[in-house]
Amino acid sequence: MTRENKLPPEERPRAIVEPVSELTTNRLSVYLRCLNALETSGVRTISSQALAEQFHLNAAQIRKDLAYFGEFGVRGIGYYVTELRRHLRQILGLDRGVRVAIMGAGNLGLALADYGGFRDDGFEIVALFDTTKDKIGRRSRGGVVIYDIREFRKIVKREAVQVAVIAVPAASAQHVVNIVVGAGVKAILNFSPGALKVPRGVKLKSLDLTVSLESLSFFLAQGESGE
Amino acid sequence: MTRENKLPPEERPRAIVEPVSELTTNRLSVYLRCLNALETSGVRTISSQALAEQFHLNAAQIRKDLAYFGEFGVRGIGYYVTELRRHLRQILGLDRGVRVAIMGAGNLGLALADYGGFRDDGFEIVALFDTTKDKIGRRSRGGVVIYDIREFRKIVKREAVQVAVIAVPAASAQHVVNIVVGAGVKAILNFSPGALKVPRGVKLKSLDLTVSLESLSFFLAQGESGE
DNA sequence: TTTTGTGAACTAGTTCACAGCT
DNA sequence: AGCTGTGAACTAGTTCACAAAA
Repeated sequence: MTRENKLPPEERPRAIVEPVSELTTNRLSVYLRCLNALETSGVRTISSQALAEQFHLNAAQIRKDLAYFGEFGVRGIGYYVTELRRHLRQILGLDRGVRVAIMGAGNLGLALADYGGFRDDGFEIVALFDTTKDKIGRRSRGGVVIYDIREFRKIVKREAVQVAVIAVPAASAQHVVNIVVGAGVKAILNFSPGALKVPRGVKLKSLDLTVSLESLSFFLAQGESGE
Repeated sequence: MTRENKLPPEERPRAIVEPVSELTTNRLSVYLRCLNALETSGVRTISSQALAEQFHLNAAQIRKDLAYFGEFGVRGIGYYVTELRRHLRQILGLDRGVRVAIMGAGNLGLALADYGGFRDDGFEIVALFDTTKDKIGRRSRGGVVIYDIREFRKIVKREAVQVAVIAVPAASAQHVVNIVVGAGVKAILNFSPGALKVPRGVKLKSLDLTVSLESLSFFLAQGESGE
């Protein structure tokens, strides 16, 4: 019973309308990280219960998340760490590496380019892009070349870029996104504040620092009067 | 039973158990940013409908979000931009400035320290902390002083730090969080990957770059076969 | 036994739709 | 007329609880 579509017997929507929520895929990443650690420390099997205790999650939720993609567990045993890890990497598309370009060679862009945390998981930062004459042709400390953004289309093809990271000032973010989309990139991670428009079929994910900080500020402001 | 018990029947915690979800507070930030822009361009009033069209949100949701905190609107008119903006800044605790310390003067920490986007909204980066001898005593390009993390407790008091940002390697993140919490800081923004433990009463918000990238990678991997 | 996979029940979050104010 | 504030209806997401498998 790998992937039976239940419910409307013949009124099935065209194609598979992706039933997996973003919350689920985010958790898959978290599980994968945990499995990496478990494998390193030589653990062979893990139950959903044990996995759930690592973070504050519910065991049934982990089982449901995994069940979207297959029956990976063994009743009475749990999940084989190595096997589940391999499956998750495949589901997340990490088995073949993911090639990433960073738009904007400012503080943030350069910091992200040299941040090593991704590499192990299968991401490779293949290029930086900027408009500033002085920066173009130089490299980040970690060795990532900074290209003229006018060459974006060309480099995307040559380097098979699949993901673009937006690390430019808010004022030029939409313009840069348009260039990125125009070159056929289908996945964008955005660090600039504010709403950006992308056409259907392009996935935009935003990490908004200001929103996060303000959420913390709200917590502090409420706590003050509340307690 | 990982989390909290089902609560004693009528021994429910005193006061109003905050009914405002994090999704709501995140949206308040978004509304605020929009109001800032509207005020700058001289717009006097805005309806929930018009606000909703800016991002892809529902007008009723905006009204509900705001209604948690008061009746700010005027029927037949909408919301007065300046007034609503002032209210939101107050609700989010931005009217008095928010003082922020950054843990870790690596690429990311330095980039965040010099990122200007916050300042306008009422955040001030007052200190960087690190353990590396060479870095201590120096400043970021923007002028934020790098202190020895052993001085954290002292500086927190002196500078009235309310929020700490974790920008250290994953391996030392929990240790640094413990120091931060030990010094009485109640709000933490975490950029390091992996789960961190904080005591109850401390708010931890994590922005996990790897999780976000993997979510995009998943989208790409699915799209390939799906369409 | 133990632990998965999963329908059913529950909870949280969103949208609808309309009474009521200006 | 126009638009808010809000109960009711709906949708999405989580947790429970148990039959079935090893």
